Amino acid sequence: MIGSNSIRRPATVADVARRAGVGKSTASRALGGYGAVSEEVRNRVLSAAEELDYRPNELARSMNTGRSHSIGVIVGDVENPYFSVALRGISDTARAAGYDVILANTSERLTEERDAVRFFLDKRVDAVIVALASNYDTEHLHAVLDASRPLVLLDRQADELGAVGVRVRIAPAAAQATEMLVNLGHQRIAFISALKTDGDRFSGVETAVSSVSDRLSGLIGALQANGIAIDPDLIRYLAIGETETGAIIDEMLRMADPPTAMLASDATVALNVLIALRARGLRVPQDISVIAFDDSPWARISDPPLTGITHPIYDVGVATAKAALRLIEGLAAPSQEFDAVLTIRESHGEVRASTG
Amino acid sequence: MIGSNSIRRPATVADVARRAGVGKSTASRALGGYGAVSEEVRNRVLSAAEELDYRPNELARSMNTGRSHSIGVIVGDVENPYFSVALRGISDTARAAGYDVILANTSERLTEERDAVRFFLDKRVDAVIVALASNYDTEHLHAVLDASRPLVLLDRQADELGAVGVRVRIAPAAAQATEMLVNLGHQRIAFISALKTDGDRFSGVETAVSSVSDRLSGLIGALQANGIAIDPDLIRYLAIGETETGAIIDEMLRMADPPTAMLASDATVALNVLIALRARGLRVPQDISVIAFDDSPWARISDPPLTGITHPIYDVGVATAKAALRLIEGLAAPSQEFDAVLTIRESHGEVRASTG
DNA sequence: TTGTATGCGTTATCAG
DNA sequence: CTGATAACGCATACAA
Repeated sequence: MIGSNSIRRPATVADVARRAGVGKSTASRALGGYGAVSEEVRNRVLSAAEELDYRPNELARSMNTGRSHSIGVIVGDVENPYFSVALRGISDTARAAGYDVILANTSERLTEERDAVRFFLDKRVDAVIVALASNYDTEHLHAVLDASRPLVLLDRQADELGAVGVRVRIAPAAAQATEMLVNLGHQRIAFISALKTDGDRFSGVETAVSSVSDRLSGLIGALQANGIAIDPDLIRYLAIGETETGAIIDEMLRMADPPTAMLASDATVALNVLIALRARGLRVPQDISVIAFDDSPWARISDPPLTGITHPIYDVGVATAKAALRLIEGLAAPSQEFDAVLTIRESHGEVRASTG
Repeated sequence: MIGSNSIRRPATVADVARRAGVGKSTASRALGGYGAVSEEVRNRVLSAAEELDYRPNELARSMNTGRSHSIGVIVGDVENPYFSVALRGISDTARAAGYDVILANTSERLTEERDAVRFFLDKRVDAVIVALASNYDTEHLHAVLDASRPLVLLDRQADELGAVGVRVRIAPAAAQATEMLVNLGHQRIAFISALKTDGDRFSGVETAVSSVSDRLSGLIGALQANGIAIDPDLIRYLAIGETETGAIIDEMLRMADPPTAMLASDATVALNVLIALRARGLRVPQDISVIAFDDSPWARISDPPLTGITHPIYDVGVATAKAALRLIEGLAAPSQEFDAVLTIRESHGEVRASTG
């Protein structure tokens, strides 16, 4: 009942053609819906296909069309809600257009990114969407362009590549958050990121990831505008996990002039910061303010509800996929920017004891 | 500098063979590392390949090996952390073995699941991993088995399919959570799930999703063991989003004998429950207890910290992928069960006002 | 050990 | 409008 022909190997065009009593190419045309086929023959072929439960072999089809109807997506980590939401946007859009999504996680490592690119190219994906692990090292991505396949940059940009990109402009919201803190009396504002950088200390706004640089430029711009000196020791990377984040925070708290506010680069970092602060007996926002440069569903029910910057990340995913699809079609696709907004909640407040 | 041969079309085996001055098949063998090739010829071929920057066309390769080195993964929604973590486990394992992961989101809809299966089969994936949208309607998955490709069930099982599955045994932990509540005086315990079921009212332990059934059986078993009657009105599905969940909770709170504790089927539901309760001015756990049948990173810093059941979901993903890989190799792969544990935090407490 | 010839399932070309 | 026939790029049985 269930599978009408369980044993037989899948039917091919040849099988359908034979059963319909026509030539292979005629059958192929009727099935593909291109070329020209008489009404009568078409119906014969179509019903033969139906009877044989014919399904085209996409591999064979891809072989001589050159299009695999799949898009390769490279991100740091699907576990990160930021990426998983973007991925959902990409996936929905791609599938609606008849495209598959092949996924690669790099753990933000260049070697993995390189492997993924090769893998995808070998499989002849029609386009590659990538959230760059580093905008310094993008040579391997030229292979995509060289293979004349569309390359679309997700969230993180690299001008050098000359590729289409979809990003979120966070700097304004980051500046706004910073100013809000400054207006509340904060002078010592820390920035904590999970960025895997060689120099784990601040060395300018430029980092290996443009979205982090963007956050920094907003922060630093606002500080400078308010005449506040930037303390490199308050800008920290490599807050990968709970212990690393805890260590960074310990170090900061031991400073002669510790921060009164902490900006977490993304939601995961924010979570680790909140956990670390709580473990050390510090209350937010009474003892220290925390703002996340990324929002998440749980921010509304965390203790305290977390003030943060909300990104339209699903839409970014959709736009990225749409750009890729347009490029695949040979159409133009402009780079795009989305705006992020600051969502005020309760994790920030006035400075408790003025230190300077 | 960057791309040595930007314009040329990618080199093929024929190109390599010609340059190495050998036959096509010899080159093919040398490159593939099978067959038998003399040391000298091998080196010649390899360096020719290097010079031409040769990369095998995986599509062509797949065509006559029958193996595409890709695994199709079908889940309800990658946005759901439960799935995204499992997916990470699958992806890591697959890639380490040289396999790609193709992703499909179904939004828990059968039509999308059916489409995804067809899509995957047409692309000749080597195996399919699926988190069933429904264990009642699995006919479309027989196509995978009929194509003699491995099918591995992720989390949600369906005996009818006779497929290998990897699941989490939640019933014991669910029973434990329930008993804990009962010992704290709770008699009216509600269960809220996002399950998209036709009958939105309880109709027995069996539901369309085995993992939900498993939760229910733990809950109901513990209630019965303690001589507590089951009120079908306290078992609710379709808590899809914030508004739906709010409506369900409103309905429950209007009951003559409202629940004193709520069990949320997963983390997302728990989040919506907490938001709804807070919006209605109810304090957790003073006014009402909440336990999640799923844990998440934010549960530690939510207000209050959320008591929940912790699943080894990454490991489930890894095990699922390993099973798929073994089956692809023609090896046996047993179904597996992982244990979930109850993690006590602060969202549950004694019944405030005894009602019965 | 090496090369030749054929097949995988499609689409595309080009006579009829 | 139709049907042989040749690609696509690789693997492989078979012959040398």
